[in-house]
Amino acid sequence: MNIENTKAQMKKGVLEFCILSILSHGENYPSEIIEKMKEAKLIVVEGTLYPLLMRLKNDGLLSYRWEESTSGPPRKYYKLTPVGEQFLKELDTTWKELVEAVNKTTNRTSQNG
Amino acid sequence: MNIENTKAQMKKGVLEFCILSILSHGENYPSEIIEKMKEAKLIVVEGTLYPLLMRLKNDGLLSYRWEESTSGPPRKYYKLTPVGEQFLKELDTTWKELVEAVNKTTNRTSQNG
DNA sequence: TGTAGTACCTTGTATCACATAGTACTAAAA
DNA sequence: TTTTAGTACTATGTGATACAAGGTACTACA
Repeated sequence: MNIENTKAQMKKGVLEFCILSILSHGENYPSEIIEKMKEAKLIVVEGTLYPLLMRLKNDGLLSYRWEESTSGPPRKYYKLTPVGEQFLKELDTTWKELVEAVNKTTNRTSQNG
Repeated sequence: MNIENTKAQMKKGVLEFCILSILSHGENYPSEIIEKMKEAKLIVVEGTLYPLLMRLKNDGLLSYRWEESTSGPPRKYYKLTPVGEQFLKELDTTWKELVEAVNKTTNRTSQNG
C-alpha cells in the first residue's frame, strides 16, 4: 500500500469529468488534452486516454472530425455533443457532492450518537 | 454509461481516506463507520467496507480489539496505528492536490497555446 | 427448538488506469 | 526507393477496487 496507488485510484472517474470539461471549452485532439491535464498536475498517458475517449464517443457524449496535420498523421479533434454537455452538468454536481461528502467525514467528527 | 457508475468510480480511493479520517477521531466498529459515511451522503455497503478494513489492517494502518455486545455478536473496534496516522496525513495532501487539479481543468480554460 | 436482529466474512463480476506493444502517416537523409 | 525520426492513433493484458449476493455466527425472546 502506497500513496501512488491511492492517488491513481482517486483519479478514477475524475478523469472523465476533467476531459469533458476541457472539451467543453473547445475542440481538442488527444495530445492537447494530455498536455492540458499535465498543466493541471494530472498526469494521463495514452493508454488511458484513448480507450476513455473511445468509450465517451461510443456512449454519444463526444464526436470527432479528422483534420490533416503537416507534422504527422491526421488528428482526431473531439468535441462535446449535446448529450455530453448535459452529462457534464451532472458530473459537475456529482463532483461537488463528493467533495462536500469527503469534507464532512474528514473535517467534522460527527460524534453524535 | 450513467451517473451512478461514475459516482462509484469517483469514490475509489476516496473511501480509504474517509474511513481513516473517521477512525482518526476515535474507535469505531464497521456498522458505525457505515452510519457515519451515510450521514455524509457516502453510501458504503458491507461488501465494500469489510475487505477494505482488512486491507488497511494487513498493511499496518489499522488495529482492532474485540468487544462484547449485549445485542448480538462481538464487535471489532478499529483504530489508527501511528503508521495509519502518518498515511492519513499524506492522503490529506493527496486529496487537496486532486481537488485543486480538478478545479484547474474544470474552471479554467487554459487556452494558451 | 425456532425466529428475528445484529455483526462479521467470502466469492464472483464489472469497471478503470496503466504498462506495453503495435500500426500508420509525414518529413528528411542516404 | 529505402531508412530513420517524430507524431498520432489503436489494442491487449494486468492489478486494484466497489459492489451484489450469499454465508456464518452470536444474542434475545417465545
